[in-house]
Amino acid sequence: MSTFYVTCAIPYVNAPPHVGHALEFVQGDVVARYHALLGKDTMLLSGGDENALKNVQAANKAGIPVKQFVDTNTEKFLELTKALGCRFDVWQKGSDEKHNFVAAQKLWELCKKDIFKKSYEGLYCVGCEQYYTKEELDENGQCLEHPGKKLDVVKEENYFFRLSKYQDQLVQLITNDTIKIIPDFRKNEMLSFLKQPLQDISISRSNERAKNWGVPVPGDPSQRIYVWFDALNIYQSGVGFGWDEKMYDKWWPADVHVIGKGITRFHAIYWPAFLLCAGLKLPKSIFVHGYFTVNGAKMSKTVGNVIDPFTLIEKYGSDPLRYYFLREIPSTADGDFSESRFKEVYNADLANGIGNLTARIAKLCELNAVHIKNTLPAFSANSHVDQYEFSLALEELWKDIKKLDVQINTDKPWETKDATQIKKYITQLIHIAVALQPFLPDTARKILDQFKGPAIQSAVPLFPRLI
RNA sequence: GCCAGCGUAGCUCAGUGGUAGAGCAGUGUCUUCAUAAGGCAUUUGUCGCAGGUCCGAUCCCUGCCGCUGGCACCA
Repeated sequence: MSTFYVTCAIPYVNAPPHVGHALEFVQGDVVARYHALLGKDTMLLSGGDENALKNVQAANKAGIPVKQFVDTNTEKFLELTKALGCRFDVWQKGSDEKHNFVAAQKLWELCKKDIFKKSYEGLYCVGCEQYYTKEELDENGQCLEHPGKKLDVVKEENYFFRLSKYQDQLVQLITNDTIKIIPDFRKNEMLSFLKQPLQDISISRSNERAKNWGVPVPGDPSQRIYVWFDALNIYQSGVGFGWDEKMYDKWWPADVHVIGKGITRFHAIYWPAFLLCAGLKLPKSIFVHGYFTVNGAKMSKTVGNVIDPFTLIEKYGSDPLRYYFLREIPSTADGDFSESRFKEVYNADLANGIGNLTARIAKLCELNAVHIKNTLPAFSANSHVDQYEFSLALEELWKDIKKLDVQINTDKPWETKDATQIKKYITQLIHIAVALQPFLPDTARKILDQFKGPAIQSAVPLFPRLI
């Protein structure tokens, strides 16, 4: 049996999830469900990026032990995936010593030939407990959070990774789609980035700076592995790397990494370089989605327009939100979220579209005592989904819904009372429901249940109309 | 600043060298199986601005304006 392994980026757990995380989880889930329905053994993974220094800072600020802080916050993300109806098979935590620490250290050992020590000098703000570059400071060369406070010049020895060595190889691999980056403009961005000489990157922090949090560097207890090196590796640590080789061989390499546009470089350049160095297989593709704006404005904590997905799910249900993400948000570009638009789409496509169609057919069956023998059609491949064009895939399905509505109006089955005719509608509706499964799993299941036969009853509306 | 892309009906977007389309919203109408749902019909556009090439440009070129993304240690 062939396998398909999808990952979503592991969210940074120092803040609660917002709609952007929800979008990514849904996209990943659709891809995974789609391949599962095609008969593949499928794995969907995400987890918690827990080893970053900012988590330590946030936990200290809240007066909570770090471990407890990351556990609580990571749990919120996991809850969100469930509320969205996403089926994650593995949720790999960065702080998991048994799996992730072991895996991170194994990757480190495998990369050793290109890891070297180098001293790093930077401007350190004691208030923020963080390094800054000159560009990040105000005109007086001071940190924006702590004006008036002088920054310290701190010198520290860190381990570096010889990224520069892999430049030519990376250009090759990205150009010829060995690592396929979707969409093309993101691929081009990476290639243009690779036109400049690559610099080696720091992959460790002193214990002092890392506040003793994170994965210890093998053989050097004074340093911790820098988050990126172990965070990317969660895609491997979650499927057995370093602790279950049989499982690892089954799943790795990932078929697709689903990520946001802000972290393309880490996935398309750093990550493959680590893997090349370690002699491991490379991910086959990287799908990059955009970000949300809210009513046309950038989503930000300071503006206070961050949308809480839990509230929306509670109010409208998970499938409507999934539908909005998949149909209304362009899969690779930024999209806008507004509740008024959400309601419009809900009424037009869900209540009046698939919901009403289901209700009218069910009622026709009930009134005419139509009985059926149920045979489910096979799930078939969809080139739009293969190309991550979720909106187009749904557009096609909604054309079928419209067609069926037109057919019913033309036939006037309420006059003919022709059971054969009505059975044809059922067949077509079931086709639509089957194709709908990866996108709106709950709705598809409800329709398939309702039309399981032999007798068919009308039921409560799938999507009550919103006022 | 440099590089890439975008700017088309109220909204979201598609599109082509011969003066434009879809969906939603709006309006009218038919119908009643259905969630005041469905069907049909239909209004609206200086296709960002200014030049240029061409018999002719929304689609090609130049400039300008506006927006978005990338330009390394930011999950």
